[in-house]
Amino acid sequence: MIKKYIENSNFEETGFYYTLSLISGKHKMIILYCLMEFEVVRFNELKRYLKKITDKTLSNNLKELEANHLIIRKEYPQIPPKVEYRLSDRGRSLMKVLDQLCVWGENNREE
Amino acid sequence: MIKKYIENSNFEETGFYYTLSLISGKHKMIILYCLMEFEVVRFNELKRYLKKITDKTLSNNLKELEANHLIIRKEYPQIPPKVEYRLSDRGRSLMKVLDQLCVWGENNREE
DNA sequence: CAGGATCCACAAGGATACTG
DNA sequence: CAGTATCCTTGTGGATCCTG
Repeated sequence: MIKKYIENSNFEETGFYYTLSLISGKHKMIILYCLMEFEVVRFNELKRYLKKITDKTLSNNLKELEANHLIIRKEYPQIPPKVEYRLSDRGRSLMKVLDQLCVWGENNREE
Repeated sequence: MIKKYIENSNFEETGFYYTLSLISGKHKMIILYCLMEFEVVRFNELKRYLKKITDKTLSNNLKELEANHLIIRKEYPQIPPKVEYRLSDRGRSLMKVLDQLCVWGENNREE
């Protein structure tokens, strides 16, 4: 079933490519893992976990994750602002699969 | 078990990060899928499947995959040269996991 | 606090030419 | 055929400053 995509040079249309596109970039996976572990997390909290990320990059990543419906953004209209992020059901189901990659990596690390 | 990595900002040491590092880049997955589907493939054959890849990029990707022991390179010392690539056992075991991502993508594609 | 705006550095990959 | 060598383009993310 993959073969026909390869022969047509349409790899970008495979489910695999699609899945990876959702988590492309350097930080998205860490964000997702943070949300998985800590459930509900605020912007600056995430920033601390990610350590070296800039506001702009974090902001962009969160927007893309939200656009792909992997996370849910909840804004409280107050001063100072407060925004919470959490996994959506869709995000959680993706994490289950990604966790398999984690397990494989643990078991197959070299040297 | 992931939590401690996050708290120490050592996400790069997780199995997940390791797994993804093996298939980083734009073409490695397509290469792996080609090898999975067609078993034994030669350099220029791969080039045709990948369509728009350059010699240099393909060459680099193959070298990295080989260095990570995901594929096996077999060279025939003859003129003209002939080199065959195929998946290693390790590569095949990784593909099983990656296929799960493919399935998830198929089932969770949006619109 | 949670970003937006702007400018910039760097590495991955493309283009092209060449070779054992 | 299966690459290597060299130069060049581009996108991702970093740095810095600003704001409701």
